[in-house]
Amino acid sequence: MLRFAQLCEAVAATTKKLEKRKLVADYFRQQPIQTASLAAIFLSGEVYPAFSERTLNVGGAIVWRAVQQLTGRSEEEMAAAYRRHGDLGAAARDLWPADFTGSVLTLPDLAKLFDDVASSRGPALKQQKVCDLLQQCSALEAKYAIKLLVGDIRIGMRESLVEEAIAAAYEQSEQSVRRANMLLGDIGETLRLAAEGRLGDARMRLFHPLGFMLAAEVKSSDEAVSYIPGPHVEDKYDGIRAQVHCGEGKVRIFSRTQDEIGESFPELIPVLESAPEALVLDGEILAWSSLGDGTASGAALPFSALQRRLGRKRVTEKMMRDVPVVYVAFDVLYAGGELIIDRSLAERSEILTRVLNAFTVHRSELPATARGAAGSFQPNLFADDSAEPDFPRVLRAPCSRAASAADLDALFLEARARGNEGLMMKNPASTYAPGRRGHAWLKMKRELATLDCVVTGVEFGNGKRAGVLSDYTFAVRGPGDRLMNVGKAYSGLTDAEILEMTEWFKSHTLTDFGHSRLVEPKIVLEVAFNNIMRSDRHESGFALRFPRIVRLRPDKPPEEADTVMRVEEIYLSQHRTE
DNA sequence: GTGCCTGCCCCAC
DNA sequence: ATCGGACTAATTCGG
DNA sequence: CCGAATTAGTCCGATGTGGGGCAGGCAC
Repeated sequence: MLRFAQLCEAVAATTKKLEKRKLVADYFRQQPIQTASLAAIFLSGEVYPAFSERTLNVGGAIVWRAVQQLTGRSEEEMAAAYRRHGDLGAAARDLWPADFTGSVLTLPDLAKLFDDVASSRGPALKQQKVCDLLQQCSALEAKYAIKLLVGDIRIGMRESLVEEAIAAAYEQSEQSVRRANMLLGDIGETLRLAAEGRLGDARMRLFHPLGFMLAAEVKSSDEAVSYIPGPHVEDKYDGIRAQVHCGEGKVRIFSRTQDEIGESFPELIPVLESAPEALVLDGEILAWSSLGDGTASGAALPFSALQRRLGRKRVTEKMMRDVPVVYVAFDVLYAGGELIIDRSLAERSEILTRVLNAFTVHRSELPATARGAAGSFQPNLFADDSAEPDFPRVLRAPCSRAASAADLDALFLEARARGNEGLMMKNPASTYAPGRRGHAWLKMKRELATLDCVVTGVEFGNGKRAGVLSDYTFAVRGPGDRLMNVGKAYSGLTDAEILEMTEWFKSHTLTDFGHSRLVEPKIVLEVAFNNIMRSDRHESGFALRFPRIVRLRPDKPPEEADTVMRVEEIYLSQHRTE
């Protein structure tokens, strides 16, 4: 493990990708395959391969206490070390007892110890297992063991660069490595095949998730057309991206992190089970407010409704009634017994329409007790109690072709009128590139008004933002011009601006809590966001979804900041259309 | 023992 | 989700 | 036409809000 930690140090020391790739490739070649294979996973910043649903259930808090227990340091010493580095692993290295000399663990040993942590139940036991692990580490080894435990390795290398390093190490094409990893969902196994020159053996396995193709954002229809002249267009839904594998009477639904989420959406299962053949579909799970006419007509509910269905282990009938869900499919990756990601979107789109029409079950009946029951469900769900409460559960995402930017603008407005987020625009000639973000798929979302807010509190950042005040809590004016917080934001400023702000806040601090500070309410920020929600997180009673700083407003005095009233107006206006 | 709250983790966007 | 920063490959520019 | 300068394509790291599950503590 010492060699691995040294490698990580070297990789972290350079920002050059080619240099990182070479360092790692050389390391892979020097190590036994078993070790190189584990290193490939660890260098990606993961403890388990992507396809695995195993989690450690250990985070900063538990590791912090374990480090404290092992080193016997005070809270103050720990906090000081953490503040120096913004990283618990780096901090622990400073504090590590000299008699922990380590250097006996191999990577397979380390993997075994991670398993012990993963399989123990409860924070107390996990903390003990973390101690057992760290005890066997030298200071440098502990640094990287901790980084892996808390899930932030911060060496400027993730799975994508590890793929490149594997290709370089074993003289395989980058493309074949990426493809094998995509099919296997296991970078360690991919390395093994690459080393043995058997990348071509990797096969798509039904009921094992593939990566999701992602979209680049565009700001305007003109920009969209510059990438794709005649795009295939769909609404952009505010739901949960989901990959469905079905066939052989089985169904698995996978989330973007390749976890199985079918359990949370039992009403979709019988419909998907009726697929005419083995399929892999890509689509979105939506909370759906039906008109109650037995058809799919209706509208998507806001994401917050869907969120209540998410991650549930036990789904009650009431939940299914209160927040009905549908699966809207927009792509097909496997059909006719083969992977079809290399066919064009135009072709896949036709296949999708055909296979969805061949489903034999379209609606899953809710149990009779749920039907028409006088419950506390939201009044707009069904027209009346006698209405058929079920409707088609698996839909084909409506799509069209745009010929111009003007077409797109019209479609965008229609999508917004339907309560959807905006548009997805896809190149009809493009293949499906799992796990990649490119300009073959574009997304365009609504622009919402921005707010001018006053910074009231600041915090030190983590990692590379250690030592700078990079995290800002901001407020709007409430009754009597009293400032009321509405949110926090960290992104949008350049490093230079953050540095400048850090200096200013340091000399205009009202209260210093160490990690955070209350500051003089003088700095005005223009803040953008995608949504406003009611929330008790902040004093104003509202919170922002995806807040980001558009720019500093040195020209604007805090007395002219926006008000809670305006926040409420925006909140209400977005509700009228959703 | 039951019910409720809190801290923590994970994961959806 | 969001954003800025960094690297590299691809493309355009200047002489 | 060639090397330099600029742009485009991608990757990486830091971090926002909401909600469910689970362990553990506390009141009764």
